[in-house]
This record gives sequence, C-alpha cells and structure tokens, in this order.
Amino acid sequence: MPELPEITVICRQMNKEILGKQVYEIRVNQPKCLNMPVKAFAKIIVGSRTRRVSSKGKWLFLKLDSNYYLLMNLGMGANLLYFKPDGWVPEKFQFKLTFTDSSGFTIRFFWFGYIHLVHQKELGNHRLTANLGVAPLDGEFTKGFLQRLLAGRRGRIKPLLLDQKNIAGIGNVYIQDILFNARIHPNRVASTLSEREVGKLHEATKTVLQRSIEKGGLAYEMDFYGQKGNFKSEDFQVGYKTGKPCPACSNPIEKIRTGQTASYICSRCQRS
Amino acid sequence: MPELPEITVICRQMNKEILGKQVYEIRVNQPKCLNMPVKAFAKIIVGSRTRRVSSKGKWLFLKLDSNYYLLMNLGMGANLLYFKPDGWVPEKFQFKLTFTDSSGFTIRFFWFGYIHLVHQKELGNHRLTANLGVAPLDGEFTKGFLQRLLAGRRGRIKPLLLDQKNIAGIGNVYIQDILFNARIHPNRVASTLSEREVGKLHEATKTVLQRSIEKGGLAYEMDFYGQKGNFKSEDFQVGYKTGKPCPACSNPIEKIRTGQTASYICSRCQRS
DNA sequence: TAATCTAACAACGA
DNA sequence: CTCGTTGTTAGATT
Repeated sequence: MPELPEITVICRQMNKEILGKQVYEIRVNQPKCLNMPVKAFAKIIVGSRTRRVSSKGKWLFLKLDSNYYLLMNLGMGANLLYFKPDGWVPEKFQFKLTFTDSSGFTIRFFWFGYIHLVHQKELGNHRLTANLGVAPLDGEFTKGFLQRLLAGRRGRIKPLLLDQKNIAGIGNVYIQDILFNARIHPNRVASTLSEREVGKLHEATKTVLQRSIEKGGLAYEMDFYGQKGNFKSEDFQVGYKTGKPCPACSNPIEKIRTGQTASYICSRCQRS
Repeated sequence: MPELPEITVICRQMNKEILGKQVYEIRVNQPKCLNMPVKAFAKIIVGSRTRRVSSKGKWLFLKLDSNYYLLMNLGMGANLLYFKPDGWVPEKFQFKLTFTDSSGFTIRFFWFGYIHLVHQKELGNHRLTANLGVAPLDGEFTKGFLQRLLAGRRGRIKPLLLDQKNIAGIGNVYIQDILFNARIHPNRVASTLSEREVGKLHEATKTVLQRSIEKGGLAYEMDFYGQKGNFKSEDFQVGYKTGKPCPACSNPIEKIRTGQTASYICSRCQRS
C-alpha cells in the first residue's frame, strides 16, 4: 500500500527513465483493473509516446502524446517495476507495458489496483481522480486550509485525514506518526481541535511525509528499480510499535481499534 | 422543500427587487443555521450593498459589494419572503435581513436550512456549495454527461440523481415525474440503463424542471412575493398521485418505499 | 416526511 | 476473519 512518499519517489524515477518512449504492447492478466476492454485499451495506448509523469496523492498520471493519460493506483501491497531492454522481467504481474526499445514496466498488486486510460478532456469526469483533495506537500496545504477543512466537522479526525477527497496521499501507515507528532488522539472530533493543535497537525503532516520521501520511502516497499526504501521500522515513532516505549514519555504504545482501522498510539501523549 | 424551479424563480425576483440596497440589520432566531456567531456575521454583512443574486441547484448566492457572498439553502418546508418598506413583515422567521430603506426579506424553514456568509476567496472551500454537481438546465448537462455519470455505478438511479454532488437541484418532488417520463423504476441499478433510457432520462429531467419554472414553481410553495406557483397537483403525472390512474396506461399509481425515500410510480410503465 | 453529513458495511482474493 | 480502499447504504441532526 504505497502512500504519497512512495508514489512521489516512483514518479521521479519514471520521469528519469521512460520519457519519450513509444508503447509497443501491453499484457493484461487482470482485465478488471482497466476501465475498458483490453482490446480497446491496447488500441488507444499502443503506438503512443510518453510525455511526462506526475502524481497526486496515491495516483500516478502518465501523460501520452495522444492526450490520453494512463492513471495508475497501486492499491495495496503493490509494486510498479521498471525493466531494462536486456534485464530481468518480473514473471508475475497484473499489467505489463513494453516500449519499442524492449524496456517497460510491470504492475503487480495484491488487491484493488486501478489502471485507467482517460482522455485529457475527460479527466474532470474521472471519478477516482477528479475529486482528489489537496496534496499535503503543495502550497495549497496551509494551516488555514486545514482549519477550514476541520471547521464544523462532527466526525473523527482520523477518517477525515484519510479521506482522499480531503487530503490526497495519507494512508493508514503515515497517519500514525502524523497524529502522534501532533499529540492528537485518532478519535478526537475534528471540530474540537484547538488552533494550536491544528497548527501542530499541519506541521506534522508535512514533516512526516517529507522525511520519508527523503529516505526513499518505506523499507518494505519497492521503488521503480526494485530497491527498498530507507524509512525503516526504527524511523516510526509509534506506528506498528505495539508495546515499545513511547519516544516522548516511555509509556508502552498501544494498538487500538478506531472505527474500521487499527491505530497505534501513546495513550498518555494522545488523550481522547 | 423548494427545488431548482422554485429557487430559480426566487432568484429572478430577488434580482428585480433588491439590487444595490444596503444592509441595515439582521435578526437571527436560529443561530445554528449560520456558519459563524451572530455578532461576527452581523459585523461583516451590515453596511454592505447587494450586487447580484445567482442560484445553483437549491442554493441562492447573494453577492455583496464587500466580496462576501450570502449563501442560502432553504432546507425543507421553507419560504424566503420579501417585505416592502411600508408593507407587512412576517412575524415568524429564523432569519431576517432589513435594508436601509426598510425593505428586506425573512427566511423561515421548517427543518435544516443554511445561511452562510463566505468570502469570495473562500468559496472554493465552502463544503456545501463548492462540490455541487452540474445544473440540469445548463449546457453542461448533456446526454454524454449523464452517461458518464451512470457508467459503472452499482447504486440505484434515484439516490444518484438526488445527490446534489452529481446533479444540483433535483429533490424528491420532481424526481417522481422525471423517472416516470423516462419510464425508469427508481430502484434500477444506474449502470444497467440502456443508452436509450439515458437519453429519455436526460430529456425528462430538463423538460420537467423547465415546465415548472415556466409555471412559476409549485402551487404549495411561495415565491419572493408570497405568491404561490402554478405547477399544481394536476400537473404531476405520478408524483403524489397514489391510487390515481397512470396517464399512460391507467394502472393505479403506487406509493412505494425506495431506500430512505418515498416514490410514486406506475409499476406497469416503470419496471424494476 | 423533508436534506445533508457521518458511520458502518460490502466488495474485492488469498 | 485479516488487510486497505472505495462505493453504497443506513443512521443522526436542529
């Protein structure tokens, strides 16, 4: 389940590696992840050249010279791997795209990925990407934005932050340390956060994500070249650290159930 | 519960009557419908002049020369009534706005109305209006748009059409005849509609709403001047006509429960 | 009973 | 029954 940092890293690497290449063929082992029949998909994409890769939240946007976009969401437990003309090609994949120079990439997801082909004119109608919220490392993501987002919200802070329509890119991994750094319990009602807490939350969101990007993403995820990131278990403060001492107060970290998701918290530092 | 036709009519009348007037005072009997404390609200609005009134869906946008907008949603069972300098002023209201010339308007709703004050720069962050869908009488509302909206949707057609984020302005009143005119059962799964059915639905949506606007809205709702509209019970084809014969096949019209809402259908013309 | 927001559930495979 | 995410439905609100 790559989140914003992993996707950002892959995006940069794709831009270095595959720009201007021409699509030679595609192979699809899981047609359900496409937004049209395989044949129609191939007809559109084969022969076009790659223009530029961008990302928003957990989505990758590969622009083609035909003004189509290849939109990719890796779902959970996925990898998106480059292969060189003369290199090893992964055998297991749901989707494989080969360029005319025999390089290409494979996508494999454990669950719930999307590979959609959408014309530029229809981007605004693409339900999965058109309504993505603010990118947390963009200038738009200000303290004021966060305050307005939370104002009057009767729901809990955690699901609100995880909702991609509000902020795009945070998942159940990084949210743990974001909330801990801001000293906010995941079950707090959004509108009850003080202005100071909103400020800390804003800062923590940027810091946690930015730090992982600098480390190349999570150590248990692979980048475009199949390399693992450097954001390791010890880089987490509370995430996935059940029973370990809180880095701030040494209280044992607890794993609790919050709504539908698991949360790792220090119940002394993060009061409900 | 005014829907698009009633709001459109009120919008036109407000533009005729109150442009350029200066706000003298406000009275608020239900502070919860505002988006800020009454004092802050009054401080912003008192003294400013009205610029222009527009509408989208069930919302009215009153632009002020201070670049603030007064956003009004009448919720259900509501009225928005003009009063003249020397005329009768309604005694019961949740909100009353008086201009310096002693004219003004009152708003009364039975349930769930909103009166928000938002700066132009913040309009994009106003959750209740920023995500409104397409206006069904605008050029944007094409058959193609409707097809894309329905494509791949596993949900029922009725709640999808009533969701203001998809199409702005249809409520549980006009939806009845819209679905009947298209001969579509409210419980049909959206993605199962044929292209022909989508075309009929598109046409029916525009026709039903347009016809009501021409008649000045519903006969049981009041316009800005307190006048009732001319869209009467006999203008409905199946809406609120339980037991009456279907205008197409004479089968008795049934009132059924569909999800959370009531639906009036001809079960012979609208097959599930 | 209205309209809208929020919480909960269903779905997808292994 | 777990995982994570999205879409849909059911419940709560004044």
